[in-house]
Amino acid sequence: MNPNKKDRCHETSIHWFRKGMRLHDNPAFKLSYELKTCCGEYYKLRPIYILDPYFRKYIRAGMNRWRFLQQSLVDLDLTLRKLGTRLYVIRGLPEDVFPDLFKKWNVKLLTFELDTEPYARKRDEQIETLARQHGVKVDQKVSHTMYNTELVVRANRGSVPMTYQKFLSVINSMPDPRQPIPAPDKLPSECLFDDDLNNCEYDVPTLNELLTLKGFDPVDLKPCLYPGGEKEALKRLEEYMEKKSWVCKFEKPDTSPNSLKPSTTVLSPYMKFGCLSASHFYYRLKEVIGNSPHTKPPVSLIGQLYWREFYYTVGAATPNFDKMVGNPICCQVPWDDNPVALEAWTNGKTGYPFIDAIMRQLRDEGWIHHLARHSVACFLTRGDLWISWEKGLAVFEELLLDADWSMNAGNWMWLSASAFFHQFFRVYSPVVFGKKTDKSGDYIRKYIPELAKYPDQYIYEPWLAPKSIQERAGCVVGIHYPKRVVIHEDVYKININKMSLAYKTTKADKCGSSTKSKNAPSSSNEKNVKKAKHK
DNA sequence: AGGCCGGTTGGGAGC
DNA sequence: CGCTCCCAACCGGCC
Repeated sequence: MNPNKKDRCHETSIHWFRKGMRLHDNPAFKLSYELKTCCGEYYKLRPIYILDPYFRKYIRAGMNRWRFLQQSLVDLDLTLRKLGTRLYVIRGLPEDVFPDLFKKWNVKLLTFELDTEPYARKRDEQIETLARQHGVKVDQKVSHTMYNTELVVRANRGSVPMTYQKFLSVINSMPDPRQPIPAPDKLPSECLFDDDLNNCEYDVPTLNELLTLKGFDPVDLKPCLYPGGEKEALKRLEEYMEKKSWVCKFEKPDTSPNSLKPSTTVLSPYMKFGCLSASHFYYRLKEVIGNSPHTKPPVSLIGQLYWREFYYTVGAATPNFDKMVGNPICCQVPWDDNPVALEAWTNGKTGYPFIDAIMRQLRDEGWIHHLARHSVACFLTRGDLWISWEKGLAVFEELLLDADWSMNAGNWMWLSASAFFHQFFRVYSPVVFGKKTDKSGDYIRKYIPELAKYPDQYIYEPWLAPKSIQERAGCVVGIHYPKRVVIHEDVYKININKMSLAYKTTKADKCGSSTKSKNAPSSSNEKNVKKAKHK
């Protein structure tokens, strides 16, 4: 046999899973098994996931999210094995492992889903360069979002839509979202081969292995309410798609932040990891709604998908989107440094039962309702504690299963009235707001067992209960349950004034810096800000 | 240029 | 309970 022919047979394609942990609607994966070599043959396929084997503090993920990832990997591996291949989990950093893989496997094609987050872009550029050096063709596809965020900006004549309504009008002028691609029921047999199918070097780590690796003690795990993986994602989706009238009537602001069972779909973790495709979700909703009367964006379910697209679009086009300084759309606010209050907020010990219950649910379960996020975010920032939204973002980044870079930063700016939302005089009361949907405080009782016996009329404000009632309930403020870190009635009006001032100085600085920069040479940071002036 | 409109989800008073 | 209006205060988009 011709040795050249033999070499060609072993030309390999790698599909690199990062997000997009699914086989349905995965156009980049499809390329990896459909494209052919220059000799017209199929590549041998190696689907990989790269796992950093070291404990790195800068990857801010709590154990719930590591578990979700591990479950998603197991599911992906299982699905791939049914198709005759497997998931090759590679231990290392992408920039370290790729050169070895390229050589070892005679790789000629690398496919992955396009990622718009800055750290991922930097990583992917680096890998593209490496690939070029090794003669590997790279193919990226947009599939994490329904729209290509760059095309949205282009459709708006190069400027970033800064309001949701504007965003809607822009996408209305664009073609419909891409139709989802069904998952393959089989792969071309020429793509498949036996190499390493049983090599445990590439196995998905067990949960214990992974958690220990990341510096956690597996015994601290709480019960799993939202198991990861594509299969779970599709199952969960279909559960909700069966409820046609619920889908048609869905209005986000009318759902409850403090019901004992989630009042919304909890599909966000699956969207974050790409276990569920946004396009697939979108077209399923269209199908279910059909010609029936239904709610509309921004409050409808489809409206929620558009919010995601909106934040991805702005996030991809705005420098320093996840920071205040150097972020051209962000109000510059002199937030306090208050480690004690931050610690109390982070651990659900502010003394405000509604706030604390939410923060405890977040830590235990990895998911809280959108309006619950509003409540605690407003409380941390402009409402009460006057602590930077970046601190809150970091806590959410660690604890949320669905921690999603664009939406996390976008919503934190929204809630702190730093961008997108500006009616800063609308403040959530940490006492009153929750009562609207849970008068008797059952939600608080569930997440703060110390308060379980508290009478209804005091459950939202235990520090006001007379000592006798506190004692009867077996919970004395300051002993079993902390005193409040701040007095809402005292601070929120003061904070509104401070916010007003921050707006004025931000505006003044913006005008000032554009005239100043004529005289003084601007720093590189300022240059970036100016370049992305968003118009 | 400047004014008007509307903004996914506030709270409270008054009817 | 549901509705309207007010609250000093905002902004982006549009005309």
